[in-house]
Amino acid sequence: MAVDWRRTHRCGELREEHVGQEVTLNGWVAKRRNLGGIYFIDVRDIQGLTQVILDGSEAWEGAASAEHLSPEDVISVSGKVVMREQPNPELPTGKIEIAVQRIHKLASSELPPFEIQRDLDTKIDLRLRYRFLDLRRPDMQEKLMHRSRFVAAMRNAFLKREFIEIETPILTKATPEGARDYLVPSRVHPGKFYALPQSPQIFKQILMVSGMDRYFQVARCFRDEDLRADRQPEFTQLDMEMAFVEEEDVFMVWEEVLRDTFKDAMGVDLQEKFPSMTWAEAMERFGCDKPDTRFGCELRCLSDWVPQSGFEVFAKVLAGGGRVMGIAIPKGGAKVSRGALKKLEKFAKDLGAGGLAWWKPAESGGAAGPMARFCQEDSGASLLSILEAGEEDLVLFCGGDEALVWRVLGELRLRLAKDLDLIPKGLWNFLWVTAFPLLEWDAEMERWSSSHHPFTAPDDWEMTGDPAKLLSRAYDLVLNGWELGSGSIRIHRSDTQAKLFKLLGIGPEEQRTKFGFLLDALTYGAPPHAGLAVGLDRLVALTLGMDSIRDVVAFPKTTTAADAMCEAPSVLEATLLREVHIRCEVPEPTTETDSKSVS
RNA sequence: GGGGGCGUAGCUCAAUUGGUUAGAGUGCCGGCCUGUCACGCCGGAGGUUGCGGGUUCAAGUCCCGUCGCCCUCGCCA
Repeated sequence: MAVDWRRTHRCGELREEHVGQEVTLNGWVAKRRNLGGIYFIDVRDIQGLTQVILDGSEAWEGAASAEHLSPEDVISVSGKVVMREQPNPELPTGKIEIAVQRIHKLASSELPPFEIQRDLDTKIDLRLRYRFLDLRRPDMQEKLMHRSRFVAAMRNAFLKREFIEIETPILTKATPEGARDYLVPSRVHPGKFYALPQSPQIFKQILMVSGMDRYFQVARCFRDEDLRADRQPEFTQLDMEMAFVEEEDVFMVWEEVLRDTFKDAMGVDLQEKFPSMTWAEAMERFGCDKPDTRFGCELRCLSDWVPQSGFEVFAKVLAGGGRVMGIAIPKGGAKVSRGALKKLEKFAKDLGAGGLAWWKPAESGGAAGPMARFCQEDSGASLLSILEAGEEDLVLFCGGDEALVWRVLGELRLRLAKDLDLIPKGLWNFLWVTAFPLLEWDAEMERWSSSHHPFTAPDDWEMTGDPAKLLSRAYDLVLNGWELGSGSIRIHRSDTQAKLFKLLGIGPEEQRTKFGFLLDALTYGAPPHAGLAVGLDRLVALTLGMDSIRDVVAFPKTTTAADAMCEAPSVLEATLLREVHIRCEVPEPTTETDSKSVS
């Protein structure tokens, strides 16, 4: 008869109060320590680690096999819980150990390509190829458990507020605007294609028209664009939409949901109300539409100061319709060396700036910087007062086209904050950014396009005046300088939608083929509605203090959008392609070379 | 599509700027050790320097190409 190897407890569970009990643990061999006459094994599962001891005084049944245990073998150990002679305060289970009576090997392991037990630095390519081992590491297991708890808390928060969780199609229709679609050929309809959704946008609006009132979904989204540390080709959104609401209703729900979620999943108390600012204010103060408000160094307009300084170059910029702005870096005078300023200048030039003008008020002569002679006496004093800066600070100037000035100073602000460690830890600075421009000029296509999406309600429903000046009722949720999510009040009247399509240069024919069903739906009584989608991977990564979302996704793709473990994408047999009516034209026939099987 | 970085032992890295037999730590294997928990001590195995070509008396090092990974600009409504 086979032995009963099944566990009575998990590896992080046993404490003093279990002493004397006969237990069985299942897990992986994390570590062995052989002291000759005494032999220790650490057994690990997702929950924790327990020390097992073979000391010769016990029955040594199974001990022979114990000596042949390798790291990462899967074992079942049975024995009695005893107090340790020397407790280990580092371990939750550190006061006890298992005096072994029987060890059973359930599966043996090859030597892993990297250590599982210790979270040593390992190159990401290797970790991704052996993701099944990487995910066995306690650090990764903790991250995925955190994500699970976080999502569960969020789901609860929505359900509690009478939101309905509804799934929308993964095989759907290609969208004309926005990111590149991932395409799926149809077998039944030769020459036709499905697209994977970039977001459930249209479906959730349809659900509002259907009267579902409050929808949410943990939705997988797909965008065939190049990757970044915070961007995967498939990612998850917490998507939601509400009927009969305006901006503040959406804001309130999200503030409540996030407060509940942070409390439940992390024990963190968030502020009652998130601050908000318009897009124009964000650009003017931070040079950026997703400002990191954890520190100051805000941009200040220097139009009033320029005449006083007598600096011709800036005066000409102003005369030409440009802007001159500055930022002050606290204590930057001493902290930022000449060498560092050279690098900052290159940084600024790479962003399109002509150069980088700077001034160190506390210094004199050449060390004070190229702007020093325009900052003497009253001029310098008033400059410092405009910037609310002190003598010890470093002042950086930028003049030129408004968008350029915002960009250059905004980026310099972020870079210096990082370099000089100006960002306080432990802050959760949520922020609403509102009133984005409705349209932006697409220079390549020579037409206007939506800066959010074409169903975003304009602030002015009549849409009169200069298209460039039209504002939208779109909003972003920003956390510590990361764009977490965006949403808008939607257009719920077909006449408004028609006006907007006209502005966008989308004719009736095009409207019908591309958005027909939504436009149809709008004619049957759509409630005013609005929503927001939050990038869940980013949010979870931020709550773990990580810059990359790769470690909160179980099976992420590489920067070339490949899966290193299962080796997707892959070449397909011709018969499979024929079935879906596909013929490939590849520039250089790619051959599958030395493919390593890890299955 | 563009720019930058990296690729050397299973892993993490070093190798005098072109010069002898490519090293260290760790892991692994073997031996010793009865209270370890980053166990300790002794010994051992382990290398197509990503791949291909070139320059040179001589290439891990320089050049060209290629593959992979990472960061980034464009792109991501």
